[in-house]
Amino acid sequence: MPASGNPPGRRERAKQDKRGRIMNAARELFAERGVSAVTTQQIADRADVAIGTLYLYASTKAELLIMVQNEKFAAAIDDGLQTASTVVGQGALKEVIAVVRPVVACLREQVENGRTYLHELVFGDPAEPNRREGLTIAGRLEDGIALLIARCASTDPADAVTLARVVIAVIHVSTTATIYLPSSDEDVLANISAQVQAMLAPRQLPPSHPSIPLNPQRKRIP
Amino acid sequence: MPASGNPPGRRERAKQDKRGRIMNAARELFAERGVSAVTTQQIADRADVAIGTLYLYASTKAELLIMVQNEKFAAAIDDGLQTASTVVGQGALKEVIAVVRPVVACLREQVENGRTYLHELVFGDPAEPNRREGLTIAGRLEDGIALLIARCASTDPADAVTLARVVIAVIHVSTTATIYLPSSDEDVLANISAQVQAMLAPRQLPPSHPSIPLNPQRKRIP
DNA sequence: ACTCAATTATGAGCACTCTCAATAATATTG
DNA sequence: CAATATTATTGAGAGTGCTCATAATTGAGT
Repeated sequence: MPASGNPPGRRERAKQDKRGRIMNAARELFAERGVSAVTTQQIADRADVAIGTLYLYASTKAELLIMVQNEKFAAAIDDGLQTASTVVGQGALKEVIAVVRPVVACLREQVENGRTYLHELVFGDPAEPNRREGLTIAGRLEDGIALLIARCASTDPADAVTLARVVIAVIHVSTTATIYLPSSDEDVLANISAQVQAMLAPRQLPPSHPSIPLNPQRKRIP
Repeated sequence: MPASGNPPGRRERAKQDKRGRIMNAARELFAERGVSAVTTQQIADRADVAIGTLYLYASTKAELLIMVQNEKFAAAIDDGLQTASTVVGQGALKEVIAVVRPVVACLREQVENGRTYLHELVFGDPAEPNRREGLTIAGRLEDGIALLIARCASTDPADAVTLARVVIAVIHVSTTATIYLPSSDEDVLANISAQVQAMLAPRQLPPSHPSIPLNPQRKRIP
């Protein structure tokens, strides 16, 4: 006969335990070898459950990765937002980079996991609970950046929100594209920085009469 | 005995024929059902080659998709750049959208193929020849946009190049993210337009003394 | 015509992710 | 404490993408 009346019964406790073992196994193996070098069977083995059971707790291998990365991602963002509040008054660019630095570090710590995570987040079904949470976390970052931009750059507040979305897109591509794989974190940050700087740069109204002609044709691949 | 001495011998002709059959089979099946609903075996069957032969001509299913999509993508970009040259003098935003419209249409014609293509392009190995070509094509778009921006918006020419890169990132995310799947092409274009507008908006130098406090914390997922 | 090395094609088979009918464990009821 | 109903676990197996030892084809040299 179970002890307590309301709180977790034996069954529920066993389930939470299994969930924990699975998460731990996934976290460890992904960190050790990278998502693509780990099989779901290996995760099941380390968690000491059957493969079928694994898929009862996560409907997909990608979902396992998302669960694991969501934690780190959220921590990195909170870290960045904290740090940013310590560098107020140094211009929007500096502040944005302060937020973004830990995020880039997190996403590139185990590069394959980070980029696969981001991909799955935007590419997969946003209705799925873990992806939903991941997107919410990313939303926190976007909102934080919007605030920074609204405060420091002289923009329409509505534009600040839109610009934040642009910054997110830049981060996404800069941390995801294979071309930047060999770069250091600082190089990636510099790349992002250059793009943010360009989009926040002071600009007057454009002239009415452009004169330089456009040449759309380029020779084919060399 | 073969007829001509130098130009394609029987062997080379047979190879080109096979290559053509494989490309056609892939193009048709991908267009009909979308890349994920087509098996490599089905492509091999329609091309009337063995599965092993298929993998002699394309080292990966993704590579097949890239070959097929590169053609459409290049056409869409050339179309856009052409059209853009007919709307000169209406401001950078209008021109950029003119370039981007056919690109978005192309990428969303068969949505799954378009987004998978873009993903494979940036995520896969850039050294692989077909991806290289795809990236070169994308580079043409980026360069074209840079020119437009340099001509119409009052920016440092160096900034124009950087801003073009940002625009590419925006296009990438806007055509790739699942959230925008249900949107119409025009909605996606409007979304892109808003972001480009915000980043090209006139802006003065920021004030030195910001006053609004930053609140990084947000409540967890509702 | 015949030989033979080099090139190209083949498909059985491997590794992997994910499913689902069968089974076991737990809760509920008489 | 059965007997029954509910819920959780299991692992053989289906379906894929891709590989690689083997076989067929080709063309240059005699």
